[in-house]
Amino acid sequence: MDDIKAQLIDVAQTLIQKLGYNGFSYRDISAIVGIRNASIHYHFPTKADLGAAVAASYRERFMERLASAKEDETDTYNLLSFYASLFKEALDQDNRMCLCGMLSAEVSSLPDLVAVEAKRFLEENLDWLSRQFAIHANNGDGRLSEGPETEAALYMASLQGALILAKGLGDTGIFDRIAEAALGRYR
Amino acid sequence: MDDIKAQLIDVAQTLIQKLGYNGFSYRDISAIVGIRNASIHYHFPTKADLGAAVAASYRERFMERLASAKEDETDTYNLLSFYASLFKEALDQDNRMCLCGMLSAEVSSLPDLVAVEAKRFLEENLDWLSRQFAIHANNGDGRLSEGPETEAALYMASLQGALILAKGLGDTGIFDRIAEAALGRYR
DNA sequence: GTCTATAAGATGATAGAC
DNA sequence: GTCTATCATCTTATAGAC
Repeated sequence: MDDIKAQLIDVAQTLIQKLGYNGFSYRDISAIVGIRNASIHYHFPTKADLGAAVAASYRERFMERLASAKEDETDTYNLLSFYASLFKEALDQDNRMCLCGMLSAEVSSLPDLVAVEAKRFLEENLDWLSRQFAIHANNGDGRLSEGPETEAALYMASLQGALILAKGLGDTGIFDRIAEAALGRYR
Repeated sequence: MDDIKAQLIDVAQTLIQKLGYNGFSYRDISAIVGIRNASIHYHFPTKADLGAAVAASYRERFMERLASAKEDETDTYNLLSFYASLFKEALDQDNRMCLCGMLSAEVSSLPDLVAVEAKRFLEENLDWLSRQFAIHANNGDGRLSEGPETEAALYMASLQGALILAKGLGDTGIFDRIAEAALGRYR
């Protein structure tokens, strides 16, 4: 991939995580990257194209990191803890939301192209989490009160919500307390 | 309060819940209310004024409904279930987010006036929930694995996140499954 | 209180030179 | 591939008539 194209995606990702899809403009990117905003249209003809590319790249990178963690770590509890740390990472970097949590909140005002990519992120994450919860239950490491799919949805919702509370309250610490409590159910 | 002023707040609230603060304009309100957008400035000089008024009114109404429910219902488990139904309500009405969940996600691009009101909503909600969890624990109805403040934060985060997942996935049902699982911890 | 008119700037996007 | 120039449109907001 083009160096500049990758850079545009990277900057746009940060802007969406901070300001939302409706909160950033090509001009904001220009100011950071040092390219004229007309030039961005050469790489991404429409804002929807850029948004979709950002969401797709975010999802791929996220799933790659999960796959890589899965190779190094066999304990499901630790894997679930690692999963939470990926969300915390966004918060630590300039108070960002999860990209796809942000997009999901805005979904009613999103181009279909973008909405579809955000949806796919959620689906793949829920699938991955469900598998870990299923393994966790099979190991007898902890009893789940719900099926793995529901536990996956509850866990992910807790983390997305924890980001919202942390941002709204301006209190990073509350993310940790929520994440720890959510994870604690599976100890 | 002015009839028209109340109507402007009501319409703006719906628009923010659906599209976000950055996703709606005075023009959108004009189109719905049937008033010229210049006239809106008479009632709310700036968009920040309107946003803050919307958030304040939303919070007041929300807390009133909680207070009123508290009078009719003494069982804390049922109260917590009622609390979740207030969030579900938004989803059922045209796929809306919680107003202050939406604002919290956008907080980095919000005027201070608006951010402060959103924060206050979260604080008052967490206070209210903490009190119910404290009562619940005292009654011996269920043991909490965390302190009431943390349980409150976890429960609220689960519901805010459940709205995000439901919107992003286009699946209202997942909200119910998450809410029920979250509540189930306190059975 | 609501209107028309208008300002001043931002926005996504295109045309055409280099 | 990036630039300048330009477009049509939207945005928040103000001035002044009614």
